[in-house]
Amino acid sequence: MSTENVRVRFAPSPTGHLHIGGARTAIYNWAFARHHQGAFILRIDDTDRQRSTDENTAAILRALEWLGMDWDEGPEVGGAYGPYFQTQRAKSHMEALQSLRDSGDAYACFCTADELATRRDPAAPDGSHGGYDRRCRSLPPATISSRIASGDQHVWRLAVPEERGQIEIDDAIRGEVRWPAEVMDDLVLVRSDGTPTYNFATVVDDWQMAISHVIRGDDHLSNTPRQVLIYEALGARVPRFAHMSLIFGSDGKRLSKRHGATSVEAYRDDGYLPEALLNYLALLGWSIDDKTTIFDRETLVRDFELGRVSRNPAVWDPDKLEWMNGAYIRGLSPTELGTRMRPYFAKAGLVRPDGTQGDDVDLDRVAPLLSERMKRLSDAVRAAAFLFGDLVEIEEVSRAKMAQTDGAAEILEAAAARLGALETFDAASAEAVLRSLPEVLPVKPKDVFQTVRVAVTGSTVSPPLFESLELLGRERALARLASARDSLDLADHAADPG
RNA sequence: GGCCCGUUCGUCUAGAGGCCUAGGACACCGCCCUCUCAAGGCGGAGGCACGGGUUCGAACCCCGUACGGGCUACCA
Repeated sequence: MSTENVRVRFAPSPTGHLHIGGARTAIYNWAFARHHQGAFILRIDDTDRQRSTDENTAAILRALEWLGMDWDEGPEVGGAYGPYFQTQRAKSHMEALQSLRDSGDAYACFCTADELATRRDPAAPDGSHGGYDRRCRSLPPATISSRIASGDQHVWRLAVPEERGQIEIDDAIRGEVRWPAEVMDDLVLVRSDGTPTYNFATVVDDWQMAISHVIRGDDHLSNTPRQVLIYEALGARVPRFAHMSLIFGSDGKRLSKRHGATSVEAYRDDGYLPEALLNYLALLGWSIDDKTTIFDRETLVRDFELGRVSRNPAVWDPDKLEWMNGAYIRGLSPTELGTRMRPYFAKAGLVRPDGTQGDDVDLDRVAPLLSERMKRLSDAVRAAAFLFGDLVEIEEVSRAKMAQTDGAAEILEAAAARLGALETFDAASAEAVLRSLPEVLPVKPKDVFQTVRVAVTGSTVSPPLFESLELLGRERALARLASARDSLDLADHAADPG
């Protein structure tokens, strides 16, 4: 495949936010362009005026940037082939229609939608494909011009060549695919309201933008022969196509909202790292070899090739994404992780968004305690919440376990006394103190750790205890031990109202 | 209905006729490590949709069947 003049595009419709399926299409296009030192073009296909919004466009651009995509031409960066909003290209669409009318490849059709429906209906179209019957194609020119002149509603259709035979493409992912041209309807190019249909607009735009490879979802494969016909009528060079399969939900249906989060933003908000999502998405339908799972952006660009894109649909696997995200989190330095966690703590009101100074807790110091137990950045907030505030609320089940532990009161008292007497209050000293308790009390080490853990963190599950104590500081640690000790008595009284 | 596309462990995939006793990853199970939870280490279970060919030899090639998906709009 020639590296010369590779120009690919991602053309989302701003009718919603960036979907993970769309994101994967964008990634493959981007990686292909970068691999071949070509151009990655972003075009906003906003022809659906009712549902397209500027907010959605902005959200899509932001999501793409977040994923690390950069585009050589498109909104915000411009380019020689603009405009990059499809609705602003109406003039060239109309010019293309005019040239098709001039060449006789497009003709006016006055059939109404109702007429078409009733004509199509008559039961099972045995053998025939039951499409448009091309009746307006043979209208006398005089009739056509007079009806147009009198304002009759009409669409413009492509006159599919009678003797076209097989329409064949060499798909970069699927190989050779062909369709008999006879089953192609004379598709509508321009609607009665004067706007171009999707198939017409994209072909005209891709042609004029000199797109060399059209890399898109499988759902467009069946549109391809129609588009090829349009390219041919236009006298345009047909680009190379590459159809990647769709992403499915676990039920084998196309991924949609009912399968859970489907927008890139939702994953960002849930605490996924962009590099993890990128990695996961890239691997969903493509692979480098038989064992590489984690790889960075540069590797993706270096190794990406369409020939290694799989032809069968992939099921979205949230578990694997979570695992991968965790793997990326573990690879972050404490400072980096601290920075990345900040927005989530800030959202919970625990820390300042800007992170300058004056936080109750230094996130860079929290990060190493959390990094191996996080799947998502947002997990950190719950796991580290106990570090904020003076006292901590103890979970009911954890309190019950603590209360049932033999010698719990003694453990809490002894721990408080000895931790209080410490020269320097750090993790190592705290560990030494707690480990020595079984030497002076008839208790098991495990009970010491768990009792203190519950008292200090509010739960039987927490980040490493000794480091947590250090982060908490002597004062708060002692206060919590005392509070837990008191709660034991209260529980006794409550349980024994006599 | 018609036209297309697809089918390797539960999931993502490696595999382009002998390297396959089908490899890796997630998930799952067990053991180890261990202050809880994780992380990590080691091990285990688990798959070529089915039926015919072609070939000395097929997960890989051909045909059929089944199943899934897409398109069949004046949606994109």
